[in-house]
Amino acid sequence: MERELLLLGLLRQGESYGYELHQFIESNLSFCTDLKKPTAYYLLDKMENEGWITQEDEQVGNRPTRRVYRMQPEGERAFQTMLRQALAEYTPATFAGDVGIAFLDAVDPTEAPRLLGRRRGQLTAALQAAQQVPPHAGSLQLVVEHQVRHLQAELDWLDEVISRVESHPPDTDQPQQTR
Amino acid sequence: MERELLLLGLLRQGESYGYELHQFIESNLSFCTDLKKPTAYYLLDKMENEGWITQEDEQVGNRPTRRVYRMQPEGERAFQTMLRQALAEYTPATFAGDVGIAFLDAVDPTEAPRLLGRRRGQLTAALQAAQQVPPHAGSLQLVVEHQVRHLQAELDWLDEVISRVESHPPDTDQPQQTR
DNA sequence: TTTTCCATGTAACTCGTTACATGATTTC
DNA sequence: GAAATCATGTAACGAGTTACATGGAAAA
Repeated sequence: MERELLLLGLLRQGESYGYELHQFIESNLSFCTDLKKPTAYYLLDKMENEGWITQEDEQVGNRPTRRVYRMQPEGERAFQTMLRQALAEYTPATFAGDVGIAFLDAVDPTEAPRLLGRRRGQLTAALQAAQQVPPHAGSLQLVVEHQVRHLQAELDWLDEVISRVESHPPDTDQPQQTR
Repeated sequence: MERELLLLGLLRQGESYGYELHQFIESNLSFCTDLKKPTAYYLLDKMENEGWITQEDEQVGNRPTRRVYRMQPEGERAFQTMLRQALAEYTPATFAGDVGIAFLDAVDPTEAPRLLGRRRGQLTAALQAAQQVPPHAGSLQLVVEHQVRHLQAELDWLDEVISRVESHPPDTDQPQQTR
């Protein structure tokens, strides 16, 4: 549902076509959704069938034909409904990476910092990337700021974990019966 | 892959069966993975076929038969490999809820705080729940702390968004052409 | 001249979920 | 007596991804 909301929200501020929409999402909104090209095309087609948007083929120069979509009143209504639902609902983020952390004490305490160091590198790269995103108009900027904040918090926490592992070597790794 | 890692990590600290594993995950680790029962059974069966774990049926009293799984050397090796990979890799969290935020200026500034207020309620509930999780052994505790930290950061940010919307009414909502 | 970009699409597939089925047993 | 718990599983489905195909134009 977020994906449809996203496409509608973008189409709302101006007609566009699959390729362009996908490009924009990939380069500007990669953190909140990653929507592959086939998915974009599929959803646009579906929303056209539902009467939310209309399509019209457009040829510019001798570039490939673009299938340009335009918002319809039905689509605006759907957008407003979905938007309200999305805003009022808290969707918890899931941290797949935490599964590894949960078993951190299963690796040698001399090896753990090296592994986490690599993770840290990727995290700082993500943070820098987010910090260098050019300012966006209106509430899109909020999303960028959210991301920066989040990544900073992640980095703080990871550093704490690393220093804890380095200083206070976790207890031995004798898997013990729990039942 | 995280799911297999998780199951192996749990089995590593003591034999168990599908139902129990699922229970434990659902009540203790719901934030980092949500693994449904059929998925758990499926993965356990699969890992048994791969020789990572062995199964044995066990009857306690006249309760339904339990299919108890035990770690094998092959499984321990797989666990160690996957664990290192998981620790060294940063998997960015995706914020589905941000899609709504991105189009926040499309709703009436008098309505927005009410919608976000509902979201805030769910967020504080999640935070309280996380804060009340009883302390876990070893590095599992790190995951709980991570979650608490994250939720606090989320709450801070959301409050900022709300107060910003309340004070500084966002610009009018005239969808404008971008092309 | 080879690669990348533009632009759309299809078909197969994977992973995971939902919904359902079973059946005894304990709790309300 | 009804409902929830324990315990396992199957079958169908769905959303989204991967991999592939096309074909001209621009850039390297």
